[in-house]
Amino acid sequence: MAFGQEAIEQLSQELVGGYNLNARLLALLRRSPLDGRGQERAAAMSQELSRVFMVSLFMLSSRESSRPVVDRMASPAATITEGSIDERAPAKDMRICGGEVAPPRKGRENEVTKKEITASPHSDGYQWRKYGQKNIHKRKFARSYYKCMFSHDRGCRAKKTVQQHDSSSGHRPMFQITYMHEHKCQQQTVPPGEATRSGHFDPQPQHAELDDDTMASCLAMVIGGAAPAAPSSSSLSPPPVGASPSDPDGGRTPSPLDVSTGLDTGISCGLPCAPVKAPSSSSSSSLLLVEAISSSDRAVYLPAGGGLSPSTDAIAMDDTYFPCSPLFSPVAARSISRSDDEPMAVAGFTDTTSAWPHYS
DNA sequence: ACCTTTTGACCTACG
DNA sequence: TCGTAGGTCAAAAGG
Repeated sequence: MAFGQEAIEQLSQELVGGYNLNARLLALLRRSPLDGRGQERAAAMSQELSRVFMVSLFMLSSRESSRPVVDRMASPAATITEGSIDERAPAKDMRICGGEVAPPRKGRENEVTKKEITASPHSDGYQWRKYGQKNIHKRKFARSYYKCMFSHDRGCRAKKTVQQHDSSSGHRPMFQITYMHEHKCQQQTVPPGEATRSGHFDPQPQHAELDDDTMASCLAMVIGGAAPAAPSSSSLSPPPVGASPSDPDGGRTPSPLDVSTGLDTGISCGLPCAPVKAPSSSSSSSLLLVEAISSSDRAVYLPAGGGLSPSTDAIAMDDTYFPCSPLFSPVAARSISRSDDEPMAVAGFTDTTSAWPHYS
């Protein structure tokens, strides 16, 4: 694995952000009982945690070319964030979540400094002025051209282009941002999410960038090349056998990637998934890796909020949360034996026999 | 009146 | 050299 310094920094920022967010989530959850607004906040934080892990996995897997998981992926991570872009990269690497970016015609003498995929293209902390828009060959959405607000005043050559991803229609739109030239204007960055002078306003929190379907799709590819995300839960029927009528979520309809917010040892996974129990991570410092053994598709179950090292015990990670999604629907599970002698925690599934909803 | 965005025309790199 | 397509300019439009 050959991480560049910038990639390491970005990965660190993601993980630190997830760490802090998890601490806030735990604090929120301990402030029981949660009202409706509290539940919404907790759900949002939980989703954001999933995103943090997904992005981190992307970044890792993009560098772990030897890993089979990457072979099954369509190299999405190459465009999540690239600190140093190699323009010689073949076009087939320019994909994300099944979307395809046309091979770039070599541009003018612009020095590409960074590329990234984001749902909030205007929350990078700089102030930009739009100076053009262009329909690009074989692209559904026009490309927008921005230059630094201080390009005239301070001779800053920084530019960026924003291209909405063709595959993002129907989901929350995703944008490919290409930055050219470094800022030389010393402009003071504005907090992400704030309106800028140019009127840019990011309506979403900076990191709440991926909707559930997108995350499920991407996570599926990260984890095992699974099929694209299932349809939204609203179209599902019937509810799983294991669903508790006393669901603390008050019967809200969970998203396919809904995760548990249970605080006791039993993690009650929201609909449409059957409840999943996992041991408290406080009893074990190891990662919780479980795979289905009687499913036709072997899938690794990844803790959505767990897997932290013992050094993170300060935030009292009581439970390990599983992404609850059809992609992860367990039939039965066993622990994965590992070559090292670190003990594995084993998740026990409270309901391994009931039928899971069929997703086509 | 001022500022930003839009949009069509023009410029230019590339095959 | 020419056609194509991406990038930029600048007038017009809009807030």
